Amino acid sequence: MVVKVTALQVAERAGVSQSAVSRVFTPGASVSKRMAHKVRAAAKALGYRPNVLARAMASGRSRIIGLVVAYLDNYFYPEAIEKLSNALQERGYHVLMFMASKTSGNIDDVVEEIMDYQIDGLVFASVALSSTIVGRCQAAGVPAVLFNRRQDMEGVSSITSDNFAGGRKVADFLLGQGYSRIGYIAGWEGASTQRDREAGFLDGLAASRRNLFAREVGNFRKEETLAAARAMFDKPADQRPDAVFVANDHMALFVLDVLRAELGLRVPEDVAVVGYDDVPPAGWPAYDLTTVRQRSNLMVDHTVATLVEQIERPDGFVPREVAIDGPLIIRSTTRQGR
Amino acid sequence: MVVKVTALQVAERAGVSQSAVSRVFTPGASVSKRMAHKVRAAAKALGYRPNVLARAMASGRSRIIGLVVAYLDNYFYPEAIEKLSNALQERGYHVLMFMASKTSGNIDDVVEEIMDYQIDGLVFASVALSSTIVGRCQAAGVPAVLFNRRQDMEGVSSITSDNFAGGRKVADFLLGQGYSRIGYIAGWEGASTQRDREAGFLDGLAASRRNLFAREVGNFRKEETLAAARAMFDKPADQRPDAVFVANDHMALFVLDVLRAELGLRVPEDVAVVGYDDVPPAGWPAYDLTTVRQRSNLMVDHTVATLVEQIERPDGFVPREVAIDGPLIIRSTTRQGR
DNA sequence: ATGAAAGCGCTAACAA
DNA sequence: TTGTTAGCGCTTTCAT
Repeated sequence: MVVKVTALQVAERAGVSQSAVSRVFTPGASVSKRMAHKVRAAAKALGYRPNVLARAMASGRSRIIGLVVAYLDNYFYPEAIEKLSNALQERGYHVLMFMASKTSGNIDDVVEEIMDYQIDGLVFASVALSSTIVGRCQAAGVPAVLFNRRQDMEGVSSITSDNFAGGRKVADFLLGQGYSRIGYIAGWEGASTQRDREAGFLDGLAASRRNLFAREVGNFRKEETLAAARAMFDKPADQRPDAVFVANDHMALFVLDVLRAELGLRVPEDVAVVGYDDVPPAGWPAYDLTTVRQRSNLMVDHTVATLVEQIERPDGFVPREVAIDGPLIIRSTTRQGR
Repeated sequence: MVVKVTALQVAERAGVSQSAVSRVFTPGASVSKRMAHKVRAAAKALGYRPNVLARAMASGRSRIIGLVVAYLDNYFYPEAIEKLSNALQERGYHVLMFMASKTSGNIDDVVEEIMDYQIDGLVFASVALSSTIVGRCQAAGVPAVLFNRRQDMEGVSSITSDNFAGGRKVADFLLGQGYSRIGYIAGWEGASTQRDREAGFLDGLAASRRNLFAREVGNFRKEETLAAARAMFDKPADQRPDAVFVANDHMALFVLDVLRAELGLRVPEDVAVVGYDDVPPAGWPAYDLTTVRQRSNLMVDHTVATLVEQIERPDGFVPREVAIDGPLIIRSTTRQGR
């Protein structure tokens, strides 16, 4: 293993103090042009690069953002994570990833582990938070933002799409197309996305004095979703919905599979299907699913902006709840016109 | 922000030295039961947790693994990353993620950035390496392993599926089913996966004295793959292949879309399609794609084992190239029996 | 604008 | 087994 080059060595070679070297590599520090030149030359010659960890220790800021994530099988997330990671990198932060899914099961433990890294901020994607965790973050002074989840709590920002509005759009659309026996397949009921989408949807139905014709729960999980679809649709024509809204695309695609491949129903002739997210496969011809788009670009932008702002100007920061409107993308799993 | 609890404070409360505290939190250090008890009690009372960064500084080992990744739109990766991250977490390591895709374009820069974090090891997933990088890793004494890529170079381990054998299986199978005009759609030719799969495939054809009937390049990218499929199949029946092997599922699914939705061909009656990876959507009824499975579980296990071994016992470590056999999963995009 | 000096919170010899 | 003493490589007052 080759010797690690330290600032001190650079300083010696350049004939300056070690603090000078530090300053040269600290954006916005006060150094003369000559000094900067000398130091950079020496650094280059030696192949010097500042040690991020040492810098973190001394300065108290690690430029590491913890990302807690689950559900990578929901294809909304890979894309979002990629964008998030890129956006953060551009701002000089890096992402320490924590899978919440199969690990210990206990998110609280995961969060403790993360904090051990003296992270500057925390993004929770697809994870519900206990108030304990939020408390811990606040106590530790770690800015946190919820991505694609909302939680009624002091002190945490959240960035979501406008799930209520989205759900409402779906109801209005289905009603407008003349569907009358309308079903809903729910996700995990602990998730705000699920709750808000359903609430908006029911609100839309209620506005037209309609009730849900059928409801099942898929819990965001494949097997349960298949079962839910069977329970709802393995019935005579007049006893099953003529349209169903599924809480997200991940589940809606499975529902489509059951309807077509297993039950031999035609979509949208026998039943219309609408999802939520607009994940890439929803746009593939084999599915071509009508859905509400989540604008992951905007969601990521807001997430990063919020987080960075809170990190860099903590005083007077007011947590925000951002809900981004997304369009209904009408494709062929619903009937067009009247 | 609440005061950070340090080992020193714990030490004072427990009436012991600070090193004692350190030892209690260092697995395998020599401490008496009484000492451990006292210290843990004090630590608990104070809510003490060791600062990972400080530990890294002092010990020279960060327990951070850098993960360089691209192509998250290939759904083989999200799953693999999730497993990798989990496996590493179980061993007390954590993953610092770097998107290679849209960033600077220059992997070398990314790697430098990563190294600034004093990572203990490096996993390159879906990324080709320059010899410069490998040199840097070795110079810095950072163990590295290639995941799902191979590179003929000293000093880097690589874990892949047995792509040559897999390609060969596909050829043997297609030939055995009686297909005669056989096409291939290539991925990015810089990728070893692409090269090995094609080589194995051609080897199989050659063994039966057959040549490729047609070849196009999709470069692992959607648009190019669509174009490749059109170029190969938008032709009279006798001028197009009756079977095509596509370098990975990600592309094969797009090929299927073109064949069916755009060109109105029947699969497998008009043309058979085989992919590689067995990503989840390949198993969805709407595609039901014949493909070669990559056993991501095994690949991850080997990756972690290799990396950890090299980190923890560097002397005498011999880099290895592991190629894991994967089965051909026969589904309905190829004709069965004879 | 630059240098000197004091840590950041921990681990790792070395003594005792 | 435990305590003492140096650092790890950097940032950051505080002087100059």
